[in-house]
Amino acid sequence: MSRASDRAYSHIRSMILSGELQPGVQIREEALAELCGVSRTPVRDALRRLEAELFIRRNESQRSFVADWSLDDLEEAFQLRAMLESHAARRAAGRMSWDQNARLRMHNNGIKQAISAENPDVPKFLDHNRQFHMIILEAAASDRLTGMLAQVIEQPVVLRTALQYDLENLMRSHHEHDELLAAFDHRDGDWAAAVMTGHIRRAFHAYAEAHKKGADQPINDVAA
Amino acid sequence: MSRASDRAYSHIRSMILSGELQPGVQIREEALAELCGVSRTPVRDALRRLEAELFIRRNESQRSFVADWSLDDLEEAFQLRAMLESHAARRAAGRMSWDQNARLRMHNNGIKQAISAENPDVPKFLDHNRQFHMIILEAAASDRLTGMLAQVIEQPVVLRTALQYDLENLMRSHHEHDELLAAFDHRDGDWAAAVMTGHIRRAFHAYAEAHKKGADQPINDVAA
DNA sequence: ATGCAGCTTATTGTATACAAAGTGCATTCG
DNA sequence: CGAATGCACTTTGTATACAATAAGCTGCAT
Repeated sequence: MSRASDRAYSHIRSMILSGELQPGVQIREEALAELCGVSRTPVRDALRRLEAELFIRRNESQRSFVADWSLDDLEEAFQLRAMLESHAARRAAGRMSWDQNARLRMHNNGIKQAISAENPDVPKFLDHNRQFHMIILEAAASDRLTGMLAQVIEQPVVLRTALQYDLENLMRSHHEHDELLAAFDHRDGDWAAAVMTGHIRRAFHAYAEAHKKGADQPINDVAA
Repeated sequence: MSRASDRAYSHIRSMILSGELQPGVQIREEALAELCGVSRTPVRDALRRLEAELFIRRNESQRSFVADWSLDDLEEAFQLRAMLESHAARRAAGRMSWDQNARLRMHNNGIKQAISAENPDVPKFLDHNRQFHMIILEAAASDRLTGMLAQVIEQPVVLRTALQYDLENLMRSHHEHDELLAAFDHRDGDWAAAVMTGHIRRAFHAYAEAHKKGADQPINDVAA
């Protein structure tokens, strides 16, 4: 991550996630270059990546804007994610190694700890949660699937979703992970896929609720 | 579209499809730049796009190679395509406009003509086939879905698949399109999705058969 | 007022030179 | 003889200048 284009990438990405760059505003390569302390070349590189990940949109004449997500867009993204990630779970069920299984358990324990404290440690939850899903993807052993899911998951709104969770949702999430583990233990792909679909759908509704209440405030510490 | 980087993109892409650039070989930016008659800058741009579309792979130290697809990779791609495209068909069934329906029929007629002649006009088949699937995607009205499918469809091996079809397969394809049209007429998403799944799976097996027979020769006129 | 022509400015695209990083070979030392 | 190390060379990354193109504006004509 020492390359200039990588620095530009994560810098711009975090500015979008933190709300420093608000949805809809135009972004100019040169301005970003100055902000990131690099030249336009690596910034252009970063913008291409961010565009592919739908953080940024470009109009007909190639000007870039911070992506603005409607609730419909969001549901669509979750729908795709549910489809792809349940497919991943099905594949993973038949391929999971003992080591991967153990790591899944470890991260789910981490989640448990993060939400057991009197006040939940959300960043910790997020990290373990991310790892958990990553391992399933790893077990699914499909580069294309991984790449596509990255596209759906690495999106401004999706990344913020967990922050909207109340404690009950966090716990349900934890228990759904337990059920996934059970499905994996039985190498039951259908079961795993079904649980995963529900898992993602619930996440969507949790976010949608919060979204309706106007709780979609930029939150700074998500940025990584 | 910007001239140089697009020219580079389609030039390199067609070189890969035609077999001029063989799977596994390393490709250097400067060499491509000379071949395309542009500088390295637009070539780098094109390479990024081709990498996202899995025409090209990069190793740990950022060197680029023409992607080499195993039969497993291929099946995986078709599996994803079946999943995504049947999802698209389901959505399309509920949203298709009269105009889109008419255009679907037109292209399927075009396909019929292309394969009715004594010797089938494969490029014509391919073109109408492509349009047919595009219209379904258009009716599905999901930018993300469209983008993802592009990734799975715009791949070296997938693009060559139809060329492996014998006449019987071409005709079956045509009739499956008919069935899709019937499903759309009844606005029956489940039916459309089911037909589409079968349509893609058959395409996969048609290719896999040919592939096993070692018929995977580069074919020049696919390019562009 | 309104719409359009032509100019001006803002922004992105491309070329090129140079910097950094990786690779492979050859040489040397154990 | 084998492994490690340094050097030359290959390839990619970055900066910068300039070109092309789109957007916006001004002023004129209707």
